Amino acid sequence: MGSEVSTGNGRKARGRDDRRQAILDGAFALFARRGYAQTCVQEVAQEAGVAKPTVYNHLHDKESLYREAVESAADRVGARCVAIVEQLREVATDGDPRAGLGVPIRRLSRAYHDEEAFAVRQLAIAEAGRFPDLAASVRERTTLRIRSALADRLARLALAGRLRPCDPELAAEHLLALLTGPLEYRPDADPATIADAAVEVFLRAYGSDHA
Amino acid sequence: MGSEVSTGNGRKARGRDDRRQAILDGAFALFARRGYAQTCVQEVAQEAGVAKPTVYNHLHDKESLYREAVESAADRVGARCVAIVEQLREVATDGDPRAGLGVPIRRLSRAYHDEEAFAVRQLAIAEAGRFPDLAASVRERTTLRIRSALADRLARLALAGRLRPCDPELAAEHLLALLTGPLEYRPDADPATIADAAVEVFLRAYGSDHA
DNA sequence: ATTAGACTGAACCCATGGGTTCAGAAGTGT
DNA sequence: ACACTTCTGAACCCATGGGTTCAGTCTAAT
Repeated sequence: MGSEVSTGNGRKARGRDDRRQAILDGAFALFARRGYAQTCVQEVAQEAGVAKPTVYNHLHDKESLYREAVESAADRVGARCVAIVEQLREVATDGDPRAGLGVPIRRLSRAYHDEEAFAVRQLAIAEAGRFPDLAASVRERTTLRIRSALADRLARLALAGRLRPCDPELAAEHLLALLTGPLEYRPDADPATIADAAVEVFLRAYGSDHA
Repeated sequence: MGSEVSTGNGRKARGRDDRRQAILDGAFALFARRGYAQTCVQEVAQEAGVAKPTVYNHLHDKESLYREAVESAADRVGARCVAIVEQLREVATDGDPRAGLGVPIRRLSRAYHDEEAFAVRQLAIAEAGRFPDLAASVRERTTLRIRSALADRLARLALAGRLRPCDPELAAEHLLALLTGPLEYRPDADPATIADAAVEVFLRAYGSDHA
């Protein structure tokens, strides 16, 4: 991660952006573990291996530290999930749609419910009262982005006759709901079995009749 | 709400439990609006029309104030939703299951997504890191309780031949997911159309074939 | 009338933590 | 050698707010 550019500080010779990202990552980890109010900037600095004034040198105050940390993590989660959804392209256009959907959806379920994704949603909701735009921004970068990519794939499946004609956005919403709902803050459940049941139900509702 | 028992204080002659409940209700309203850390006990006292030491007279500290306020509201939400689900008894055993499910599920959707229900979930998730048992308790009092009642009704429908044979718990989970997912922090959407689409998809997946 | 219990209001103590300041150190470019 | 930049670490200021104390008040019960 550290581009080997020397920067003039007495430490690890990371680029400024790397240093900034290290601060954001440490902040996200701490916020996720302790919450906004219970995390002090001092700890963030320590976690990132940096002095407190350095944090304020990169981020204006605690609030923007929170915003940028959460948004940065949301981008990671969104990108990961979208990449998985887009793999649905090659695999699902031939053979049984159940088998075609099953594997990527399982992977999506895991990615959508891993530690980081859960923390992102939690942090966005937790401070939705004070930072409503942050909640909207996170939703944009994760849920909506993923849903949009999924709708795109589903529309293609519908065109190929694998799904009955439907509103792809709504169908994507329903499939994501079937994946998300049962896991609502229960990391002990197995994402794979959840995913399989979701695909089963989804295809019974949305699959074309010649199955 | 005020049982007319005089209590010895200079005020409204409410029973002790009423006073306690007033504190919890005011606390819940403020916590929902501002969040845990941003709400000070002084404000809670003011909102409840009470002095600060009185709050500490009824609740041991801010933490238990939060816990009891949220749990109390969760009980209200759970009871309201369960009552609606149980009305599904009389209406859905005759006629088209689509029509039979539609009305109560719409009402459930509204109840499940009203202001208080949303606030309860938000507050539980927001402090899940610090009060994990509170999150579990809220889940118990709302989601699990409602799901259980719904599974009971669905099992009955399956026995009556209105649904194909299925695991009622899983079916209830899926129906609730279809109701909840699309609304994930979007109060602007209409619960009724969400509910209709959910029932539509649910019945296509779970309805018996002679529809 | 007196006692007992709950409430008030205001002051108070004190820990926490956001944000700043500053002197000095370390490295870079010229 | 020089200035420039960035970071450090520690001290510092100060607002917030949890929790307590206490003297005084009101009402009900005896």
